[in-house]
Amino acid sequence: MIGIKDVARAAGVSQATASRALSGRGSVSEQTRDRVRAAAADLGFQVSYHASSLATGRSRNIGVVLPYVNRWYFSTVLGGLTRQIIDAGYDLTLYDFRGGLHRQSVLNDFLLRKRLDGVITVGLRLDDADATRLLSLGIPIVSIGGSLPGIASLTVDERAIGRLTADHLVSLGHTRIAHIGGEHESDLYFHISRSRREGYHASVDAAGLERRSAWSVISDYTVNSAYAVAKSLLADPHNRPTAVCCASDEMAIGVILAARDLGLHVPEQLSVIGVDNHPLGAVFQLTTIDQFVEEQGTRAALALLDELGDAQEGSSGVLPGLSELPLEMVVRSSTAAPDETQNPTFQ
Amino acid sequence: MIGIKDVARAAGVSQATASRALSGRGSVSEQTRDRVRAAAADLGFQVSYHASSLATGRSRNIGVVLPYVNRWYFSTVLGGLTRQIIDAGYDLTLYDFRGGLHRQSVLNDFLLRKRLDGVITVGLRLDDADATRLLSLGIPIVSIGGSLPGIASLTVDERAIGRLTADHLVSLGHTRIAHIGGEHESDLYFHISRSRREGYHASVDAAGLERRSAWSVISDYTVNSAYAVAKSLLADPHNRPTAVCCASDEMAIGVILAARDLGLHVPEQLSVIGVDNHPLGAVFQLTTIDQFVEEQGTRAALALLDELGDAQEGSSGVLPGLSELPLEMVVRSSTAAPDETQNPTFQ
DNA sequence: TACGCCACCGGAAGCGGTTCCACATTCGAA
DNA sequence: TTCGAATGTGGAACCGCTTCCGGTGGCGTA
Repeated sequence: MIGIKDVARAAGVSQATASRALSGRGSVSEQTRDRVRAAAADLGFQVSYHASSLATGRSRNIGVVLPYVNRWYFSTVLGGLTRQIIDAGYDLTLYDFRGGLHRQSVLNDFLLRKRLDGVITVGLRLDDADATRLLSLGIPIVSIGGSLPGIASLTVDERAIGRLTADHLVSLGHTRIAHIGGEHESDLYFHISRSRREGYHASVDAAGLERRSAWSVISDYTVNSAYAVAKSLLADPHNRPTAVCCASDEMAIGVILAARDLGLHVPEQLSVIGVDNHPLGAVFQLTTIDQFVEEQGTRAALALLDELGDAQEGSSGVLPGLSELPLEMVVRSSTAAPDETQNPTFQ
Repeated sequence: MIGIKDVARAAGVSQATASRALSGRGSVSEQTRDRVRAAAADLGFQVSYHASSLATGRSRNIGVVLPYVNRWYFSTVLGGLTRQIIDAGYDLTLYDFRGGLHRQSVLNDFLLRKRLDGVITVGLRLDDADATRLLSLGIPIVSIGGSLPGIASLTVDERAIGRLTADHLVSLGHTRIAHIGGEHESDLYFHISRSRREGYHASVDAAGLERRSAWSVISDYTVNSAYAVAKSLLADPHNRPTAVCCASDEMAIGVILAARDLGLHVPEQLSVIGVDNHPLGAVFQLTTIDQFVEEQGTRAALALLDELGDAQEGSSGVLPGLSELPLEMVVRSSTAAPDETQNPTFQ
């Protein structure tokens, strides 16, 4: 394996100069630099990152911690992260703790190995002990979807999301609006489920509409789970809602499928709205709120890189855009004004 | 930052002994070991992996290279990989080259940094130059879904998949069977698309059925794309197939949705079969072939760990199970015998 | 009793870079 | 012309850990 001392010898300079020439730090004359570079290219030299990291204390490596790589939201965020991180010349180390299974092990053993320059957590609820431990690493941390004391967080206004979805249905004239959201106490998504539901409550209350507890149901964020839940929510023709607010597009798709299988027409008999702007939404003509999931990843990565002093040009500043993510309503045809002729009398 | 020499001092031993006690290599008396361990725990000592890696040459780090983290197949494989890799105490470094964009950069710059103990590639077509470069790293490589000279590969029998899907439709009595597959020349999935289509051809030919070129269509592997393609494939009532063989479940779902939107009943008027056993398949009652995607990841990881000498108990042996992945037909109700009364005369 | 073996341990040499410091040149300003 | 600063370079310390090598002391055996 060829090392920097081979390059130095080949270029006829000292190892120190070779290092300076290649890293760009310190001053080296133009021609020496060229000579060293040529020699390095010639020999196919690649720095040993272990050695380099040991000497500099920096590893050009960013850790990403999340619960489920194989779920749409997380893999999409991850897609946004990888692009920026790779572009900046960093490596990305992935810690998937699979819904809590390896949570402690990741937090205790892996993250503390001091091989990271920064950490990005996605959808992770940390208790105080975990947070202190993370902070004790002494490296910058950015958290997506969770506000933690002392940790830079990038959050969307979950309450606004809940309100916007319900507002849309209210403004169309619906008076029987159900909500399908996540489990409040779940380790994942933690406050997200609660906040979105609260937003829905706020909207419905503001409109002076009745809130039936039977219309406030819980599901996990998958199509399959929402499908099952919707089947019973929509079962009784005389007590069903005319519109359903879902906490995610996947849930909304589950509802649409359930409605179809029950013979209900969307949107004539049932309006459905989701959240995410999931790619599948288009084919279901799903009205939704785009929360720019991939861009959440992009922004978090840029914020972290910025703090590491490796930001892309133009993005300097203090944690640009953190905690202020955009939302955008995408109106398609899964929502419409309620058509009372199509619905049996409400009881 | 506290280092091993602090631990050594606290335990009253030399640095060498402290290292041996903590790593388990070399012989140390029981009580010394305990004393060192206590001291280490006491001080909250964590080895520096940079230093450790530099000294040993091993980094406990596995690289995973794939084209799109945010697509179902890849994120699911990745899910299988992470579990095994984390369990074995390794870190996982993710290189997502986003469909080719960063391909060369990943191959040239990142992978060569000598910080990996092994590499797993997923769905990656390498040319000879790339393969040699990868092999020149001198570390074990396992490839999922691509057979490369000199690289241990884990492949499914794509041709068999194509044949099985078509055989199922043939055995139900269908005579007008279409196929929706991927682009042959695409960089991704490379031979997969071709082989699956060949399997379909073989099956249809063996049954002595007509093969219309209009029924052999190309789409990418997403719901949306297949939806669009199916819309035109199924448009003409007098020339449409009674069954569609799809190269993936997502494609199949696109076809089912298109059929519904065209007012066609599945399976009465159209049988649809896919490949993958995608979780969404259940809700569409989709008949499919399970190719155990997550397990592909699991197996690849185990094979690599095995080669690294860190296999889990019971999985020793030479690359266990490589190149012999299981397939399993999952029959649901998106396929049925053709009901000629439901279809207009074939022209 | 003497010897060899072995378990245990410490000193010190790496692993492969980076960077502090010292030194020699060159150059501009006083 | 002289002096200080800036620039370019090499020697060597150092990053933190592992492991080779050699030196103890205890034990079993001849």
